[in-house]
Amino acid sequence: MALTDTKQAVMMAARSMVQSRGYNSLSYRDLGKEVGIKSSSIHYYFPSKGNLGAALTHEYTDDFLSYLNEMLAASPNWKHSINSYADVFRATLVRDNRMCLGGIMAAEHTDLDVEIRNEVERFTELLVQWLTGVLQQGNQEMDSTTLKKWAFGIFAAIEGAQLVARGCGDVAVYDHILDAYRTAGLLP
Amino acid sequence: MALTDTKQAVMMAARSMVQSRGYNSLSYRDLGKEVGIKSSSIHYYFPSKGNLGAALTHEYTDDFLSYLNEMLAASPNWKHSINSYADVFRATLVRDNRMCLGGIMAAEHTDLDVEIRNEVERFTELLVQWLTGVLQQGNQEMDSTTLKKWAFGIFAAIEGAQLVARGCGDVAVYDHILDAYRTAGLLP
DNA sequence: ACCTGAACACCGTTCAAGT
DNA sequence: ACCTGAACACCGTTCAAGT
Repeated sequence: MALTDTKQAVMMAARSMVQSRGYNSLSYRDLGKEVGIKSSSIHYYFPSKGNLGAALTHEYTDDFLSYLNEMLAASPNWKHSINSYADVFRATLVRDNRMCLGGIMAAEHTDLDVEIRNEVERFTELLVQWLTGVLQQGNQEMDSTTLKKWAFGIFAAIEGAQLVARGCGDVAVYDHILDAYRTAGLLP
Repeated sequence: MALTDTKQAVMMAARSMVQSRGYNSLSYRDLGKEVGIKSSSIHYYFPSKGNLGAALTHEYTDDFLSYLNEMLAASPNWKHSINSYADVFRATLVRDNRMCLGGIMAAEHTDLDVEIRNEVERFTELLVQWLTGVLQQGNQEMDSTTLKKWAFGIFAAIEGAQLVARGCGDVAVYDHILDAYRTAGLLP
């Protein structure tokens, strides 16, 4: 067993809870029950809830990017990469109607500590940067400003599709919305 | 003074609070302080928080649609109507980084009572229906399935743009994303 | 180093009691 | 008809106390 076993268990449980019920609904007592320790013990690892939320978002961003980059290495072309990106958000939705951590945190923005807000911005920046890189592969004639805006557009549109489909509790809604994005030309 | 003065005051305060901090962060005690009564008194008007949330979303939907239809009557063409629609979401963002009630509720979906979930779906359906009607004005050659998907796409994309811009705490992000939507052809 | 129980001010909700 | 205070089980957080 690694030294940080309990800490990692707390983070894993917390991530899953936030993705399905949101950060505000995350309870140290529920978290303690899940992991098998008392709520006061969690404060040993994460002094405050804001601290936990920030660590959570940071790790989530890193894991997400690692996954995307692994996928990129095996991807035949940029169009395939963008579609795989969209599939990740679809899969999250299928798994218990969960949401992207960055998206659900953005919705709760006003209540968040500054440390979490910074991590949400980092998540956004790094994913948009990844998308920009992919778009550039197949559109080298485009200037960087247009590419970055396009990447931002795809990022926001996918977040929105997930949000709305989740609100309807229906993955088919996600698929219909993505059809529209493709027809319009926002997605390849 | 109307008979339902207090009730309306509760709803107005609650709507504004939810749009800025979310439904989960809405507190009956804070609400009571705002209106000038005790938290237990609010239960006289709204037996449960779910009840209040549902009433809130229902009224929000009706008000939103009334506004959109008034705007429609004064609008020169469908493209102008769609852009005005996008401006409403922009204005909400500018006013204290607020969010669309339907969007923020969708993010908190898992925690919501069924009565609220139904109202969130009603909001989505009616707004998409409104958008479909507007799109039809200028695209009569399109079949109704394509039109409805397009409307759904616009609805989700705007919600997403608002969500992401809110997460960044920057209206300029909203503008950039909408530029991308227009360049791609998702928005006219 | 890691965990606990008790205490604090919060939360939605209930209910008997007031006017 | 409308409002209140007290009580209930919840919440994050603190802290002295255990091992």
